[in-house]
Amino acid sequence: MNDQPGTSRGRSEPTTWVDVDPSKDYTRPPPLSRARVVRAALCLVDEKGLPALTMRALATELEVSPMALYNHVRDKDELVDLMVDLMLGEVDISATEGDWLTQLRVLVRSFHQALAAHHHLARVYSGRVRIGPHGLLLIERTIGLLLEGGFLPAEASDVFFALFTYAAGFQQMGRIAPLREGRPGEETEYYPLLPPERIPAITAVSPHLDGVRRPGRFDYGLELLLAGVQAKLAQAKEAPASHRESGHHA
Amino acid sequence: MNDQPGTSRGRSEPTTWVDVDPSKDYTRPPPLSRARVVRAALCLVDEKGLPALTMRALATELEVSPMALYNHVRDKDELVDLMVDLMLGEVDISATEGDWLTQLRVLVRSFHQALAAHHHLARVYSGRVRIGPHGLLLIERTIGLLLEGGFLPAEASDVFFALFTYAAGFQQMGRIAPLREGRPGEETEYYPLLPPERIPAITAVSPHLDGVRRPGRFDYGLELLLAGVQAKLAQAKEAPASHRESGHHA
DNA sequence: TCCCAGGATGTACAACGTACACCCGGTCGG
DNA sequence: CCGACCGGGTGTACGTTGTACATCCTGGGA
Repeated sequence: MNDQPGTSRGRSEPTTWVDVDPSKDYTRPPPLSRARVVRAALCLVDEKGLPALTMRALATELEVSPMALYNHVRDKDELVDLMVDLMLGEVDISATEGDWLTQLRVLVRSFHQALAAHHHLARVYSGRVRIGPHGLLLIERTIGLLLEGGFLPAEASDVFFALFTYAAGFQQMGRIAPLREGRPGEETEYYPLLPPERIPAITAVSPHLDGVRRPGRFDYGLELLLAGVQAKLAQAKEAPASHRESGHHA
Repeated sequence: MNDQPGTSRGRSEPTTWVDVDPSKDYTRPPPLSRARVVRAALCLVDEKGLPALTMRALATELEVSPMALYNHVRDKDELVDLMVDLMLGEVDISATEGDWLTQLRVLVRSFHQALAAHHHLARVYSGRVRIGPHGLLLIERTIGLLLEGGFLPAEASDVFFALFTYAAGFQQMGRIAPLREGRPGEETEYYPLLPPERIPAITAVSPHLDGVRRPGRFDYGLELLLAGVQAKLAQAKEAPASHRESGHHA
């Protein structure tokens, strides 16, 4: 199959005087390593979307046979895990300017940006149990900041979860925008899109409901959380940490 | 195929005196409606997990041919949309006790519980664009409460997003618990699970890092958000809403 | 009574993940 | 210098998935 002499990208250079320096990697196929597979997969998902991530498609992208991939990744699941960790590696966890709270804010924002940069993958970053080294370090840094801020271990992990589930969930919510229009009238019958008088509040704010798109929307929620964090910390500080049953703890 | 006389659940009752009242639906297969298909699918996913949702599996569950389903749902995607809306229908949006903030808290909690009750499905409740009537009403109620609370449309939708992306993301994060153990040593080489001295903070709080499981963990984050909400509202109230460029808005 | 429309069925196909057997070229012991 | 070895790429093949298509069956209206 696919017997054209010059496969895919223009690689039909003349074969004359091909005795050039044999020390550099000229065309794409270097040895094909695990890292190269994962990078290519991430790249593919970024530009074509998740369902386009097919072992066959990835293989052709790498100009290699599908089964060759299995010499570098156990199966597709592991590949996705590796992709997620690669993405998490883009989070900048090294900022040290300002107090712990500003560092925390910067950290979570960077996390959000990494997810947004690969939002197709982010939709899958979910119930993944397998956490890679980058993920670990990210968690480490966050918890470290919270401890430095004065949180006790139990609450620190609570806050950590609140921040990261928010950031993770933010991607998935996707754009709720088209809400009233959809494809026009095509499936209006399936979801009997309620008339405007049944949803007055939505109609009132509908111009602002354009989903995740509005710039600063993520930051708004983040500030809500951080305000809560500060409040929590202040109230814990003025109560001398003896009887904590005033809160929500059971 | 599957020619056993009594299929699946113990339905091999004796066939004597089977002239009973012909007005009730006895065994499973009533006419097979759209609603029945969706309910069965939700049930199947709840107990077997998402990848078990197969048109064929669902069909056998309903004791029907696979292709019969397509007379009631256009394709699997629409089926999932309908399942999500069915789940959202379980959210109680009718509570009216207390002020708007307590109502809001109850509402979001109910949303969270619905997601938790079908956490397999919740992992997919994500970038879904198609919103069903139940989803619409849920949004409507939430925005309504926020407007009642005094938020302007723009901020109301911001808060709405913060609350719901948090709740949605909370499911997906899943249990990070096994972190250090995993299957013991099986794939320790793949992710070179960093030694404890590299992750001191995590080791310090690790007993509390059991993921989503800790009861009250969701509520903790919710309270953080609601505290932020109140703070936002208070500060908006004392500044007479004229120049809003003091915040994060561009 | 006949007819027909709508729902259930069976067959079939393309695409997917991946197990298995093969093969090839570079590396190292003799 | 040669032959065995072995890590990695290839081709083939199988089971499973979603679903298009043609067919058949059944129950209600003329």
